[in-house]
Amino acid sequence: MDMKTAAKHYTIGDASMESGISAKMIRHYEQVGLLKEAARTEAGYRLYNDRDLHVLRFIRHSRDLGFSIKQIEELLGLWQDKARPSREVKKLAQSHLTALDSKIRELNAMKAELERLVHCCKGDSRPDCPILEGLAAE
Amino acid sequence: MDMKTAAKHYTIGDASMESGISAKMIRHYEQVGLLKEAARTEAGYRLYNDRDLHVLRFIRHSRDLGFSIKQIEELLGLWQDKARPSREVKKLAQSHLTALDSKIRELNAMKAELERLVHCCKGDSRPDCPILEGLAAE
DNA sequence: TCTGAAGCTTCCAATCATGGTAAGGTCAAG
DNA sequence: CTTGACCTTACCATGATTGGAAGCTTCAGA
Repeated sequence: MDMKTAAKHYTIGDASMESGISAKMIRHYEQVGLLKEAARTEAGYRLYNDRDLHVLRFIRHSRDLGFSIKQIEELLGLWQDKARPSREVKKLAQSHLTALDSKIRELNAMKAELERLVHCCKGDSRPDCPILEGLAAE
Repeated sequence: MDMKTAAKHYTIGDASMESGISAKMIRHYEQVGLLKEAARTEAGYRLYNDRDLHVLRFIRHSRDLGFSIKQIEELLGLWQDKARPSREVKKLAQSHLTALDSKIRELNAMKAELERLVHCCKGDSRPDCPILEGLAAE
């Protein structure tokens, strides 16, 4: 039986499974305003529908790409604004790309320097160690 | 006049300037036990000597290479243990290198995917945006 | 009906390095 | 002596995520 049109509902546990975001974090996102307040059963259980799951997956993907909560908030806003110019989205994405890039460069610089030191160190049982000497240098 | 043998002393501000670590962080490091308690003037001002500065610079360099506080603590211990086997230092450095590497890979994966999306997006005034579509995809 | 799993809230905690504020004491130079 | 620069302590905040605990309610299945 095809239930595509049925409005399924999910508890927070289901939503967590489906979205890959922990229940803890879903509640947290709601608290900090990233998510609108969830519907509730009479007993107070949060209820999610397919549309909410879609939003959760959007958040998950954004998070996986390293966007901050604030940026995800903006992205969600743009996503839900059917009239947004794609320029704005691209601008946001590019600025994050720039940030990713400088972080990568920073880490690569650390790596290169550390590799240099490591390659100089014999790593045996004797105490002289170019790594420590490098760290202690003026 | 050669003052090499004079025990110069520095306030925390001087030490900060010399080491490139903020006074704030120097106090913090002392509090969390990375640094031994500084000497004090009668008025309670922290006092540092050249040996202390040497330690501070060591910390600074370690930090610049991305070592965590805990790791720096270990490095300091090894540095001050004149009998350490360089093997131990190298092991520590290599494990950090591995961590740096997986972080870099993670960021590069984010970057690649985001770049892919960005390249697909025209970035004009129209609303259709492959970036948002990508984030919203199942 | 009983029981275990899962839900609810609230609070507190930690990571990591750093920044800021506030309210005070001290020091050096004008 | 006053002023400004510097020091002191203590506390709070960031960013994102996560963990736990306590204490309670609800749901589903046996």
